[in-house]
Amino acid sequence: MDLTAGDSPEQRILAAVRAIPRGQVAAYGEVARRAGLPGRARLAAKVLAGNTDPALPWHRVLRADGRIAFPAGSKGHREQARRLTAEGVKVDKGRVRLAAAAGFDMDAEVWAPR
DNA sequence: GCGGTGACTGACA
DNA sequence: CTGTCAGCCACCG
Repeated sequence: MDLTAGDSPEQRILAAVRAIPRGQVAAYGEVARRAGLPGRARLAAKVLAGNTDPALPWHRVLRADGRIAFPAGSKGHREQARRLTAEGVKVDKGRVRLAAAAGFDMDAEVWAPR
């Protein structure tokens, strides 16, 4: 579907985030790229920071190195790690390990941490 | 207009 | 592995 349609950049970012299936993750830059806004990783972060939609799967958005963007030990960090774990995504020391999930099919894997 | 700041990123040491 | 740096864009004082 055309996430790059003529909506505001924020709308496209949100659409791209909502497009991340359960159990999957994507980097800020990746989300921005999918929204038709290459190089706008910081904008994606800005949008998530100001988002108010409780249904938005913001916890599936990570940094490019596969780490959670929040400082380790912070409220947001624990919350995100908890939500990811609840979806079957392995989180080790603030780092996501999708490939480490047991009995995981290739079909569900679009992006994996380095 | 200018400098600081941030849920970022890639390159390099 | 860690840390530094430059590039990047939007926002604020």
